[in-house]
Amino acid sequence: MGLRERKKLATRRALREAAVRLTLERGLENVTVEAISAEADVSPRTFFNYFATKEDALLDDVPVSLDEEAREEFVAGGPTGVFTEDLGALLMASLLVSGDLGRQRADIALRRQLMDREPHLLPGLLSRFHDVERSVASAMAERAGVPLDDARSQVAAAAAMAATRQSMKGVPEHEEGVDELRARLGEAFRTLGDVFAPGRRG
Amino acid sequence: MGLRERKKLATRRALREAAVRLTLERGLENVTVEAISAEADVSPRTFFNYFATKEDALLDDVPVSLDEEAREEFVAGGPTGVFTEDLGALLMASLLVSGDLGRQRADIALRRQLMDREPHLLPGLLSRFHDVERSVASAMAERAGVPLDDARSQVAAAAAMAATRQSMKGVPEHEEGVDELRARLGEAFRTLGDVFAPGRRG
DNA sequence: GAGAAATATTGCGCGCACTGCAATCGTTGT
DNA sequence: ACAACGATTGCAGTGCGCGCAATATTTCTC
Repeated sequence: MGLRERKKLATRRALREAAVRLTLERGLENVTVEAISAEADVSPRTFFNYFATKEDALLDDVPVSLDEEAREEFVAGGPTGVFTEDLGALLMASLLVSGDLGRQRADIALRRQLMDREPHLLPGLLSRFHDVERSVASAMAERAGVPLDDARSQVAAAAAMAATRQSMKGVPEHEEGVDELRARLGEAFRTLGDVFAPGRRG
Repeated sequence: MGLRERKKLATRRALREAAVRLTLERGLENVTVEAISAEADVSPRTFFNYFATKEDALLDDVPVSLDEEAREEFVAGGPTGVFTEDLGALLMASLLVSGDLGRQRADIALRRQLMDREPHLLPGLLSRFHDVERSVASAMAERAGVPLDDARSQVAAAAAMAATRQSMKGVPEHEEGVDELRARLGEAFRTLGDVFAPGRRG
């Protein structure tokens, strides 16, 4: 990777982090693009070369698609062959980007603080989850060999994302490992089975 | 209802409809608040007495909470006592506001056109669904007699809303009655059971 | 019905988000 | 070194969104 691209990444990161920090300090309405840019040592005009809106900068590190490798394995029917197991693995691999769990927890906690302080960021966050949801739906359809816009896949994907969101909610509070997070996800899946398949227990 | 309140409702409606119509005609970026206000015969400043943003006006008729009556019946364990049945009834009663199905279908179709033409409205729409989702979760928790922030209820509510969204997608295309819509919702619920309760088939 | 109280509408001014354009600066390949 | 490319910046402009004070309209009281 050349100097140019590294610099761009650094600038983008600096802008994002400045935006997040200032917003948590003062609240978004008291943070101007000018202030963010100054913090990142670029001109205000440059900010808009990177982000279309202030909000975009704040949510820039939220994943919007699946991990390509994990997706391929899922579509191929792996890694275990058990649908809910593999689905969980796909989601975990895609949404827990950094290998470092400590940093991961910090990121999630930070995002949570942001949402608490600035609730109108929630639509943007949900929209990004929705993007992932569509990717999940298409991956499911591919794996099952049905059309990409299959209704069953879309419903299942939406439910899976809901379960994922819910599982991630408790993360910042508890000191838990990746395996425990996966357990929580599995439990959420089981809840869905319990609720929507009544009388089919055991 | 006094004259004052009726007038306010009329103004709000006029602003919303003007905003929707103009947006579908020219695209949102080519529609100014000034133009919308002119269409509704109020001053631009008045627009902002009703809506915080242009986008808010466009999504003003999207429900954000449950029908109060239906909610009470659901919490009390009715109307049938079968969970998924009652959940479907609650959602149908809350999201299909107008008794007139023809108008309902027109509204949904209009909203769909809006989303096609202006994708950046999607976050706002999802956010409103999310509000409903939280109401559904609390209603479920109440009915089950568990704490309001119960994780299982929240997962189930999110999945239920996903199923509802999916069921509504086909509405504008097909000429179908309310009963057929309910059937589609029931099918979506069954899909969830199938997917997340493997090996538990009846 | 007339006047007072409450509330809605409006005009004005302002800060700032966001954009197109053209100039400039820094990076990259020959 | 020089050319080619791409990123940064300044400038000017549009329009959103809001606080405030003035005005118009409805509602309440007698």
